Amino acid sequence: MLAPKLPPTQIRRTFEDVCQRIRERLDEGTLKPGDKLPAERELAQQLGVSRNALREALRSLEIAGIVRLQTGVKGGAFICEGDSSSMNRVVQDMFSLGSISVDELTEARLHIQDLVVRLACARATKADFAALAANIDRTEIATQAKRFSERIDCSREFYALLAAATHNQVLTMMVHSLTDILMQFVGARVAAGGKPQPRLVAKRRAFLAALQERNAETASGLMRAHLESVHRLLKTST
Amino acid sequence: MLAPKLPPTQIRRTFEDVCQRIRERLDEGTLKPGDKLPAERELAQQLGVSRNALREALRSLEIAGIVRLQTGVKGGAFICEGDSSSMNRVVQDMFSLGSISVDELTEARLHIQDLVVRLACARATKADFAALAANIDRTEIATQAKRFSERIDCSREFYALLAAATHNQVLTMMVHSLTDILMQFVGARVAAGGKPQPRLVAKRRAFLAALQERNAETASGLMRAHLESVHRLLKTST
DNA sequence: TTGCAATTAATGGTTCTACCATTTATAGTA
DNA sequence: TACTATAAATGGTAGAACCATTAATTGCAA
Repeated sequence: MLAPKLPPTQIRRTFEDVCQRIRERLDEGTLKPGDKLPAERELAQQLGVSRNALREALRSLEIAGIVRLQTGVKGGAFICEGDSSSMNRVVQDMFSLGSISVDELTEARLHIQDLVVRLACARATKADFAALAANIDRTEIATQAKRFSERIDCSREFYALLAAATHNQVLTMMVHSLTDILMQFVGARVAAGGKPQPRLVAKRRAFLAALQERNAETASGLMRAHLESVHRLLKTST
Repeated sequence: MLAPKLPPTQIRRTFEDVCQRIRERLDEGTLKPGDKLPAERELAQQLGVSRNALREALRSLEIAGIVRLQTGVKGGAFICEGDSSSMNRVVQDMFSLGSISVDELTEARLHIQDLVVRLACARATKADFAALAANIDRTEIATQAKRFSERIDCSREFYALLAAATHNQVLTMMVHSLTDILMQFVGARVAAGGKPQPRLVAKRRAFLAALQERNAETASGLMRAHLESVHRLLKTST
């Protein structure tokens, strides 16, 4: 073998290379949420790759929550605002793969939610309180109308609003992921005819009162008791 | 227009459909980590889609951490064990997109790490203690040899081992993500000639001692003090 | 002029075919 | 026996053609 074998060829796949180049432009700041990438055909030519390879790269970035692809003229690949959906999917996938259990999820949720309550207690603004109160009102209406699916959406929103009151996006996303996946089980249970959590609205109001008094211990205790009761119900329904 | 316009066509893209079908097989349990999917050409025919569409689906699943693609004969798409790398990437991407800040990351890390310390304090086994002790020994050697890059790897592993001592995969992954991204900053700082954290090994040994005595308050206090000092260093180096 | 319908053009979505690169197994040879 | 060369299976890449969707443009009629 005289010819010394082509230089180690391409070490990483071309679509990975494309992804990295685009991520670099993000870190540099030359690409920001809302920006639009060139059209596929043009970008592929610019980068010197086939449209197939470019599409695989865009697909990766789309799944990662970096870009959003839109069809039609004036369509294209737009840089997204980051949201929690990617993390939700990751947690869901971990569960599907059997890497994490319901018990681990509930335990993590209990602890992190406790953190959130204490932080929210210290930091919530009047706007946060108002949003929570409005949410509880909607929950009451849904409960009286026996619209249980809507009530579950209200619950999901309640935890999201509470997390937002910490004014920490990281914690907000994490608690959101945990809440979402466990809410799926609650939803399945209710759909199967299970009894919904009783006295939910009253418990929420008591909790909000403690929060507004900045009484972290009381609020934490109420939340903990509620979550434990929910989790117990989930266990017995299996 | 006599002919009533083709049925609303395909509502979701074919690659999404393929992804969903494979995820369903995961949830059903007919696919488990370690299993191998049929070859691309064959699977594409089975599912009635083109190889390109199938590849985009596989690409999505690969990015999501569901499958791993391997070249060569006996290669193919294998179902992965779930690991924390997907969540790490999500957190990193959120940061790149500007959705979360260093301050939010450090705050979340402080609080969640505190949780981890307290849980580890209650649950760590002898094996956990031994692994941590061995890690500290390696850290000492690396420090004396001035191999700072290796020392950073040791730190990363230290937090991973500590998290593993909680025996909760969810918390482990979360703290892992936060640690990893912040460690990048530490690494960059050291590479730029910044002074490494002094007395690190001594602090680790004191912490481990508190942990072994199941003294949660002391361990928590030591960890908190250390993390705050690290984060202060990061701030001043910017 | 105004307003609505048809046309057009840009763009992502999909398919097909051909070929390249990598890896393992197998056959052949010293 | 041991090593080498070949073959075969599989993922990776490329290019072209066409479909589907959408927004802008045009054109016609009220």
